[in-house]
Amino acid sequence: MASVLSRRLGKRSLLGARVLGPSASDAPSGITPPLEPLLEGAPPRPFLTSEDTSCQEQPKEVLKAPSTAGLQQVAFQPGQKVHVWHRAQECTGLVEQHSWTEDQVTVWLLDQKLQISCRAEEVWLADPQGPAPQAPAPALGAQALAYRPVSRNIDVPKRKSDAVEMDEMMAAMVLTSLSCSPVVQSPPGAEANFSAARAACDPWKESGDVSDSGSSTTSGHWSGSSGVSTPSPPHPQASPKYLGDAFGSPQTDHGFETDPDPFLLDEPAPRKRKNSVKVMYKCLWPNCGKVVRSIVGIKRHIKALHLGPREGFQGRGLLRTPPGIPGHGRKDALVHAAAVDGLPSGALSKSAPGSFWHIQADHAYQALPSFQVPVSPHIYTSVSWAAAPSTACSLSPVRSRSLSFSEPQQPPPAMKSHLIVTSPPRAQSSARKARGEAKKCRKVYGIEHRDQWCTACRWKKACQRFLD
DNA sequence: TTTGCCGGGGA
DNA sequence: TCCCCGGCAAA
Repeated sequence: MASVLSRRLGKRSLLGARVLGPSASDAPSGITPPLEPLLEGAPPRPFLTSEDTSCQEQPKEVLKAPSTAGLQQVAFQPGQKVHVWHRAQECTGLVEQHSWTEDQVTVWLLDQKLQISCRAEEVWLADPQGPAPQAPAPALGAQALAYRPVSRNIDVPKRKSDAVEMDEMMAAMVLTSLSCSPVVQSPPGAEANFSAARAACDPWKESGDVSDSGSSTTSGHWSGSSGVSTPSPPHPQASPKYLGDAFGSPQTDHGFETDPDPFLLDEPAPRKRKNSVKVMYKCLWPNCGKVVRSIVGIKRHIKALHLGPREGFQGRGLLRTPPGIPGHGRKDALVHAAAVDGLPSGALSKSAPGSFWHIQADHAYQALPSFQVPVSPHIYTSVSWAAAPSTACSLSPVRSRSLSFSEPQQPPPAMKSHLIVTSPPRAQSSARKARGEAKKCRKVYGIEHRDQWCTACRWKKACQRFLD
């Protein structure tokens, strides 16, 4: 079935595979016309040579039927054996009544001992000689139609709205079965369609935040960041490269050329499809790489394998471990793990918004800053490695590295935390320090409150309160 | 133009 | 050592 479908899809575009009832305008040019020669030209076919009068009559009736707006109808006789599409499967039954005016056929289902009433279009006469037809309209190809002359005249005609709706649902089911992830089904940028997928990926928003988007100093990342600072969704097929293709260029299809979808393996991809990628979650913990199919699974994996309950908590403490010492690599992974845990990133820095953590004396222009987490009207957190209490004896007067968390009060998820690991300590050169992005005393307090500035700022030195 | 801050110098 | 400021560079 799948191969038939895919083959059909291969020959037609998705639009061509449209299984909805054709509209009035395309009914004459759609599937119906090729059928008429079949009926009239009468090449020797079992159903046409059949003695079953119903099978012979019905096509004629169809042809004779007044085709107002292209609608063709069949009169079913009580007691006729018919096939009916019921609850997504074909059933055999006997016609009990055909209400021509309401276009309703009451059918007694032999299989299910059930009487149903359905539309005449959904009923076709049983062919005593041919094989039982497969699913009607949605997935039938010309082959199927070829041996079911009556039904094809029933299936194809223009439907009324409710029938169209039903077929749309059927079509959606078929298409859905051929596709995989809702994430990639939706065109990039169609945010509204992303809600379900995003809901499932919400924890990744946070984990994506803490992924290092630009630094080359970290490893063990969870999400394959593509270099932009937006959070990365879990990457399909667990390949960062693949991710880059799939998400890095959302306007094009080429990321799916190597679609490993088993549905398409046995045929040349007739059309590049965007909706055949499974979402997998890969643990990027160093030397792990475990691929899990669900986010719950990956969480469990992280907790179980990489995060002991104790280690996890200590790992967060590692945030204040200066880089370069053993464990720095773990730090990032633990950051990710913490994010996966769903803990607010604020917990990582002991700086709940509103708290003021100011360990450093303001007069520290000459001295190294210790550990400084000022929270001003703008919630702001800054941690200096060189000044971490555990490594208080930094000999370098240069702020070698700094890690800063910039936390607006109610940040959007993508902005919830911001991790910057700056470049390694530059040589003690006279190169001007790159201007930081952090707010400085001047900006925070304003020039009119210069007395509230840190000393360094007042002296036009590098600000020691709002470190970069 | 504003801002951050280095380098230099005066008290 | 404290303090101030000229001036450069980045935003």
